[in-house]
Parts: sequence; C-alpha cells; structure tokens
Amino acid sequence: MSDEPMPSATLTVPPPPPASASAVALASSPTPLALTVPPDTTRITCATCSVRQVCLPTGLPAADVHQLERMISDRRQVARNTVLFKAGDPFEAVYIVRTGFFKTSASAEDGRDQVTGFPMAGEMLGLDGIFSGAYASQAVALEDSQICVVPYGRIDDMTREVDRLRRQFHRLMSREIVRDQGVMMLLGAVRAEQRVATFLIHLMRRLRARGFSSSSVVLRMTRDEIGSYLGLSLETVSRTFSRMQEDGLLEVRAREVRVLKPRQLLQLVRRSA
Amino acid sequence: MSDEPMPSATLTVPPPPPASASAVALASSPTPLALTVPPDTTRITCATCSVRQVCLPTGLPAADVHQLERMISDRRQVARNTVLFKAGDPFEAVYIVRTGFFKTSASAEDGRDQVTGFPMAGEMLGLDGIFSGAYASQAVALEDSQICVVPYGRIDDMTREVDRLRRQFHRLMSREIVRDQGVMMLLGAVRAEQRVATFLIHLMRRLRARGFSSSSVVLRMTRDEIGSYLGLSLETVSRTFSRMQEDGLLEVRAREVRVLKPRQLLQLVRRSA
DNA sequence: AAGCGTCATTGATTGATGTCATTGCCGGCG
DNA sequence: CGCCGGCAATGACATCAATCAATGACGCTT
Repeated sequence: MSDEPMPSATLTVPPPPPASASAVALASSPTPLALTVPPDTTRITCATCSVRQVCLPTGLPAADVHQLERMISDRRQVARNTVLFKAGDPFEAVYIVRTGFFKTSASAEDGRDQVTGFPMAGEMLGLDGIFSGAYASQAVALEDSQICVVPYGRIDDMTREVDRLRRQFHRLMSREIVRDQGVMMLLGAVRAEQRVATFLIHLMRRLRARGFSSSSVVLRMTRDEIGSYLGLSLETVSRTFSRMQEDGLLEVRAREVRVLKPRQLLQLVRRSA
Repeated sequence: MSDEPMPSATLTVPPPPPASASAVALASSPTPLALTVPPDTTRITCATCSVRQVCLPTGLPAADVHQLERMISDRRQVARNTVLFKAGDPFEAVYIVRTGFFKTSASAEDGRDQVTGFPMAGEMLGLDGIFSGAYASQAVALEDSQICVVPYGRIDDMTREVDRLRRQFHRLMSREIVRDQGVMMLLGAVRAEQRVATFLIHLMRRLRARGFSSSSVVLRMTRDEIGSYLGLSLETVSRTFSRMQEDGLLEVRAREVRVLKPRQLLQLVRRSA
C-alpha cells in the first residue's frame, strides 16, 4: 500500500488543540455557500503557520516561503457542513487546509456520491478543477476550519517567475496523483478488515505528522462517510470496528478511537488474506 | 461516474491500423529493461502526429505546438511485455504513448499488484514520479508500442518560458487527477456488472476518440488484468462477459469484444442497483 | 425537559463474488 | 508434429459483506 505521500521532513510542531470542536455547528445538510467571515487570521503567515512543514512550503528555503506567501490571496473561515466548492463550480482557486477537516466527494453516473478523501491541515483541495476549468468534485468542511485561498492566476504567475515554486507546485500535483493511487489500492483490498486497518493507520500517520497523538483520534466523519471512502457499507465499518475492539486492537467509543495494538493493526494492512 | 477526461475536440483522425499486432512478441514475464531501438520515427513531429488531438498539443495553437515539440527528447520503440519504468526507478522523464497500449500498476503493502490504468495513444505516464523523484508505479507495454520521451528538465524549462505550455502542463496533470477519481468511482461501484460495463464504455469512448471502431475492440489485456483494475477476480470478469453475451449485449470471443447494444450497456453504468 | 433526527450498534438473512478445480483452446517451442 | 504453458470458460462451494430491521445513544431544537 503506498502511503499518504508525506515529505520526509520530521515534525517538531507542538500539538495544537484539536481544532476547536464547533460551537457554531448547524444545518444537517451542507449549506450552499462558503462563509467568508474574514477571521483575525490576517497576520498569519506561512513562515509562522503551524502546519508549514506539511504544507506548500515543505522543503523550501525561508526566502522562497516569503515569495510563496504572495500566492495566497486570502485566509477564510469555513463553518462545519459548508460546501467550499462543488462539482461544476467554475475553477478559480486551489485551497489549502490550515486548520480543521474536510471531505471531498465525487458523483458517479449512477447517482452515488463517493468520498474521495479527507483532507486535513496542509493538504490541497481543488486541483481537479484545473483540467476543465470547473471543479470535478465537491468539498465540504467536516468541522469549523480555516483555509488558505490560492487563486490560480497567482499560481500561474508565481510558477512562471520563481523556479523553485514552479517545481514545488509540480511536486504537489504529483503528490495528489500518488495519493489517489493509494486510495485505489485501498479500494482494491479484498477484505473489509484490511481496508479499515489501512484507513486507520494512514489517518494516524497523518495526524502524527502534524503533532497530534499517534494513538488516539476523534474521527470527524461518520461511519457512512468512512464506508463510502472505503467502498463498504456503514454497517460493515461499524462491525469491523467492533470486532477490532473485541480483539483488543482498538478501543472505540462512538467517534473516539484509541489504537491499543498498532503493530497488530499494521499486520492486518500487510497481510493479504 | 466521471468519464475519462477527454477534451471536447472531436476527432477526424483516420483510423490507423490497430497498432501492428506484435510479430516480435516474447517473454512471458516482463523483461527488465526498455528497448531503446531508435525507430525510423525521427521525422515524426507533433504537428503531423496522428494522435495530436488527444495528446499534449490538445487545444494549443499551431505556433505553440512547435515549441512543444522541443520538449520531446526522443521517440522510442517499446516491445511488448517490456517494463518502461518500475516503482522506485529514479524519475527523469514523463512519457506519452504514441502508438500501442500500456498498463500501469502499483504494489500494495500486502504484496498485491494492482492495475491502475491502461494508457493508450496520447496519454501520459510517469507523472507520479515528480513528487518524490522516483516513480511510484510500474508501466509495462501490453503490445509493441512507441512512446515520446519528455525529460522533466525540459518540462521545467518550457513551462517557465512559455505561458501556454505551462498552463497546458498543469491541465494535463489535473486531467490525471480527474482520471484517478474516475477509477476510484469505478472501484466503488457495488456490482461487478456495473464495473465491467463502465470499463467497456470508457474503453470504447477512448478508442472512438482516436478514430477506432466504436463497437468492436480487441482487448490488449488479460481477464486477470481487467480484474485487477476493477477490483474483481478474473473469474468474475469472465462470467460477467459471458452473462452479457447471453443477454445479447456483447459478442465475446476471447480478446475480441463486439458491443451489440451500447444503449443497454450504458444503462448498466447508470443504474445504481 | 421533552422530542426529534442523526448516528451507531447489532442481529438475521441473503446473495453476490471469491476460491478451488476442471476443461478446452490456442500459440510457441522443442 | 506434439507437447507445454498461458489464457479463458465454467461449475461447485464457501464466505464475506450488503441488505433489512430494530434498538439505543447523543445532541440539537422547541
């Protein structure tokens, strides 16, 4: 299984508080338009951003990070359940998650709505819009989040002018392709147990890379959304969690998952049958 | 189901002969190194290439196509079953299929080798190598093929210098991301019948876009490879073909598939259950 | 505080698909 | 020319996960 592409840079970011669990919250179904409440985040810069090590600046020298800063037009607050963009919306910008948690999904011809990813801090959204000039997928915030807006026009300008930024951008698009291949592998896994184990392992790794606990998570998505992502029914996801708990691998209480035996979980990922 | 991203440009390319069925053929297992037999293709240019409409030049004015030509360092013959690159090989170039047929595959942690795509004329391979500097997947020719070699150094140069080429390259990377999403949808489809139908429909569309018959195909891959791509066992693929034949949708004789009722096949794609 | 809706868990059942095994076909090679 | 190996088709059987259904927990709304 190819892992979440994650630059080898080791992290020293102090664990930020688990992204203020929505006091706002609301609407059961996604609200149509992204809030554009300008937060007090105006003085935040890439150089001081807590996720810079896993974000666009990854591996760039400080001088370039300054340049890079110019690509970001805006930082926005996105409330839980808000649609950041949906399939068909005209493509204008790529987004980077600063804090919080999103889900991306695409619609199949048969009407299914399948989850294609759960982007978190430092990860990009919307790259699929460059191709046709309209987004091919939908992005929804799973919790109150903050994003950086990177208008494509600026990407175009900066990637012309600054060699390292150009190559960096290519690397990040490529990273997305590698990530997608990982998801295909996930969906190709035969057994449900293996898919769920892989999902958890990957999630933990990404969280750890961001300085969060490597053994305990509060899932931000429902069983249904996990199932959609893994190509399983929500019941199967639930049962698999339960079985893993019986086997002493996990401790599951609703959205809260604690990994007790990471080694054995990893075994499930690696074991074919 | 998001379709194979294919620019809307309609094709007027005369059906080229179905890519000379290998007289060379050989080795049952992939041979380790790509042949570098310089063919008599040196005078071929993008401007005269029969697949230019579905390839890199897509949508570019003639002037730019000339520039683009400079990105291609070489055109190479790749014999059937030859490995063009494999996971871990140092990334140096992106490839574009000129004639023939490839399969790309990636290895899961559990040892599975899953097919991630079947690139054909005009489609790019190797974009996943930009991220880490090493390819993340493997590419094998399914029949004697020709490819254009696009060294990354030249991409870097040209995308700095020529605005339209830079944007074009971004579009093509984005196209790959959209394509990957399509494959995820495919793997997320519940029923085997739906997956196989979608596979066939997409294949036919891509062939038609290149001027081939829109009702008859000679599959270049085995049932096993189709199964790996679709997340099914080879037997299920075989049985599904058989059932579709019984139902009068197809006529299948080994690798040769004739679509008799494209409308009904499309129905299977669209129908959720 | 009660009520409703969403989400999660669990059981029973069913059916599709994987696995195993056999047969036949075809092409290449000795 | 006949054997052998890869590929495909098909049957028998087992298994895993989807489906249907009921219940319970929690949080938000009124």
